[in-house]
Formats: sequence, structure tokens, C-alpha cells
Amino acid sequence: MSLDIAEGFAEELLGVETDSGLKETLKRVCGRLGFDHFALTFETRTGADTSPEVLLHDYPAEWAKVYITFDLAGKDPVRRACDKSLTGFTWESIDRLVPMTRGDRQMLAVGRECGIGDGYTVPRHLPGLARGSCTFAVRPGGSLPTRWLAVAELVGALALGCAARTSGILRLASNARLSDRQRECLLWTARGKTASETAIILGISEETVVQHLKMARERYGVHCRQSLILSALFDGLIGFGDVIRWPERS
Amino acid sequence: MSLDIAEGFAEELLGVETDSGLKETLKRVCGRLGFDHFALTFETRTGADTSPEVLLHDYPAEWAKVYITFDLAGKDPVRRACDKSLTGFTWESIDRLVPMTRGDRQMLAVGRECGIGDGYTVPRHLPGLARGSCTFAVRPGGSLPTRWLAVAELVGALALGCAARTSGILRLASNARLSDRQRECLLWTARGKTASETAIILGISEETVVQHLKMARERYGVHCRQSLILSALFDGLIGFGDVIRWPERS
DNA sequence: AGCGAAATACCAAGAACTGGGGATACTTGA
DNA sequence: TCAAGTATCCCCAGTTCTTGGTATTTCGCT
Repeated sequence: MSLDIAEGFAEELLGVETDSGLKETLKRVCGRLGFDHFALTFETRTGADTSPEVLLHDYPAEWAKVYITFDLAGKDPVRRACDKSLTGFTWESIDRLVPMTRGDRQMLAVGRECGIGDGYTVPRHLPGLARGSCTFAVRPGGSLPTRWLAVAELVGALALGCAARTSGILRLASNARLSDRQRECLLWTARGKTASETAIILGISEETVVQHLKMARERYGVHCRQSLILSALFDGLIGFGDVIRWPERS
Repeated sequence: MSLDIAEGFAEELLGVETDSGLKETLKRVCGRLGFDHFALTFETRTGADTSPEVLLHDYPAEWAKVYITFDLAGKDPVRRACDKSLTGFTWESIDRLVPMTRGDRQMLAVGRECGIGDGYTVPRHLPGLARGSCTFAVRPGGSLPTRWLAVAELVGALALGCAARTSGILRLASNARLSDRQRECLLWTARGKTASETAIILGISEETVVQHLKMARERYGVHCRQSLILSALFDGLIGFGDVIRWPERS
């Protein structure tokens, strides 16, 4: 197995900061590696609304239409399997990751009728909120280029990283919406401290801490701490690394 | 740039199902690619309860000791940067991902004194807030083999996937830690509902909701709602998409 | 110099949460 | 069959939060 073929792609994707060309690059990978189609997605919700926020693909229009109109995202075994692996997997090996139901098999069969045969999907999770995937697929009857799955793995990883950068889905921490002091109070609150404990830590009075949290809640339009913290986490104002692994008050 | 050198590693790691040899493989990668050290970690839990971490490394004992005794994990800019990228990054480019403080630079300086110079870290997130990373580092004064960072990216990805498989870490992301009812109460609490509101939604008494949340806090060993919610989020018991942007009580 | 935003501090009432107790009924696995 | 766990309900004392105010100082900006 030679990885030479990934040379250009890797170099291109590792540094790229705009999404112009990402689609073309993925298209070229398909051709060079012996795949027929690709699809790159990000979705930020796990609940009912499953519409992806980022979506690049060159699937047959029919399949895309069927997938959307019948809301197959909620039934897609590939999507379920993404939660159970950190690396790419072929669709025919999905049942080693998640149990396959009859409906799952039927869905893949419909896909074949629409021009999508087997595929190799690289899953990727974002901190806490979202997941993405990059898939390379072949036509029905075609076989996956097993010699180059490692290349697909690498290209998929870099493409997802590139898409994450350009889409801003991993927002940089910005204090835009809260003042420093508010953010500080919020941070210690998120670490499980009470207002009085936070006051001691920051060397200010408890009432001031309460006031800062009050203002912060007002800015986000929420009424309780839990929503405030989740909003700030979502906005990247506080990071997961800032709040996990903190000893609680004893 | 040739990726040939990754040939054996990729083949080895893509299929491996046991963790025997993973450490040796990573060691060999270091030698072949021109790195001096590696470290592969998974962080799986938040809060007071100390759950197993996966940790494979060949760092100098002194650095490991310093890192642990001074609890540098909480201050490590590399860890913070992992939240802001889906692909690997060199330590010297961290400030493009997260702002670097004087303390951060000082920490890296201490690392250099303990035998760790520059490094390339591949971050990886698990469903929920758990995360892992695979780092390849060079001695102080040494320079990263930039020609082979793509190989490091691939090997890091495969090694993390391998470690995830063998450690069973992805199986943990389930409802294992909380009962269904507890999780349900927690979910509505995370959406900003009070106990009495949650009681109405679920059709049970407020005291029962309080009790469920009490038991949930007990399991996680935390004393307040915010920590409970973050813990559940970290474990993937509730997803960000499930709780964010949910209409609050009016 | 004046303005607005931020940070600081305080008060008070009521709602909500936390940490102790109990209790009953049902399911599940040893 | 018994023990453990789950789900449901209840009580209570004390603490913490939330919400509504007011007010002073500092700082940057125009």
C-alpha cells in the first residue's frame, strides 16, 4: 500500500483556511482513489431537528431528495455507527459497531437503487455539541478501494478539520458578550462554586458576584444558572477544559 | 513529502483489536519519523469521582512527575487548544487556536527543562465531552519533522481509534450511569426548567423530581445542578443539541 | 468635560435548591 | 426467595438563587 497519492491532498488540506477548493479537492480524491462520491456534513443537534449545518456532497440528486423527504437521517445506521468509532469504517462492517435492523438494511438497499453502493465513513465529534462525518462511496456493484482506505482516513480527517475551521463551528473564545468580570464569575459558578465561594476566590463581595451573574443572565435572556452556563459554553465563552475536572466544594 | 513510511503503521493500526503492541507501534513511529516521545491519553470524567484514564506515553519520568504533582493538566494550553481544532497542531502554533498567557509559556518552558521540546498533538473528541489526544514530541532544541506531520496525523488518528476500541471507552457513552427517569428530569432541568415545571411536564410530583435530581447528584458526587448537568453532558448522557436554545420559562 | 459601560456594593422578599430524614410498591437478578 | 435497585411520594430545616431595586467609583471614549 502506498500513501503517496495523498501527498497533494494532505499538503493542501493541512494549511487551507478558506473553503473554496475543499469541494474540488474532495472530488479529486474520489477520482484518484477510485471512489465515485463524497459527502461531508456537520450537525449540531442530537434531538429532533437533524438538519446538518454544513453539507458538501456530490451524491446523485435522487438520493439526496429521498434522504431529505423521508427524513432518513434519523434512521441512518451510518450515523449511529459514527457514535461508536473514532476512525473510519466501511458500511459493510457497520454491524460490528451497532446492531443492524431490517430497516437499516432496507435503507442501504434504497441507497443502492439511487446510485450509492458501499462506502467508507470517517466520523468526527466536536466538543460536546456536534458531530461530523466525511464519506467516500462507490457506485452499486463497485468495490471499495481497500488499498487506499488509510488515505481516505487521512483526507477525511483533514477535510473535516478544514471544514470546521472555515465554518467557524469551533468558535474561538470571545468575550464579546460578557465582561471579563462576568465571565470570571460565570466560570467559577460553572465549576460548582456558590456565589459566596466565588466572592472569596475573586476577592469581591458576594453581592457583586450575584450582580455579575444577574447581568450575565440578562444578556443571554435566561433565568437560571444552568441555562447561563450552557449558553456560555455553546458560545465558547468558557471552554470545556475550563470546567471539567474541577474539584467541587467539600 | 512521502507518506510511504506510514505504510506498516496504518495497516497495523486499522485492524488491530487488542492494545498489545500499540505502545510499541507508537514508539516505532517516533523513531521512524524523527520524533523523540509520544503520549496518548483519554480523559473520561469530570467532577470529583476519578474514573479510569487511558494513558500511554514514554515521556521522561521527571516531566510526568512534575505534570502530576503540580496538576498541570488544568493549566495545559495544549489541552485547551484541543477543544479548538479537529486536526493536529504544532505547539508553536497554539496561539492561533487559543490565547497564550504568560503562565502557559512558562509551563512549556518547564517542559523543555524536563526534556520535552516542541510537539504535534492530534486531538480527538468522543460523543459527549470526553476527549483524547495523541502527541508526538521532540527533544528541546530538536525541530519537528514537518515533512511527516501528515503521517503523524494519520498514525495519531488510528492509534486513538485503536485505543478507543480496546478500552471500550465508546461503550460508556450510554445511559449506564443514570436511570431513565433521572435522565429525563435532568434533561428538563438542563433546559432551564425548575423542579415544579419539570414535575408538570413529566406528570409526577415536584418532590419526586427533586428526589431524582438528588439521586443523580449523588451518583456523580456533585452538590449542585450546574455540575450535574456538565457531568451528564460530559458523559454524553445529554447532548448539547438537546438542551441549547430551548425556550425558557416565561 | 461629559457620557456610558463596567465594576463594585448593598437591601429585601420570595422562590428554588440542598441535604437530612421517611415510606411504599415494583422489577430484576442472584 | 431475598436483596438491590428503581420509581414514586412526603416532610423539614437551612441555604442559595432569583428578581426587583439603588448607588458609587472607575475607566475609556468622544
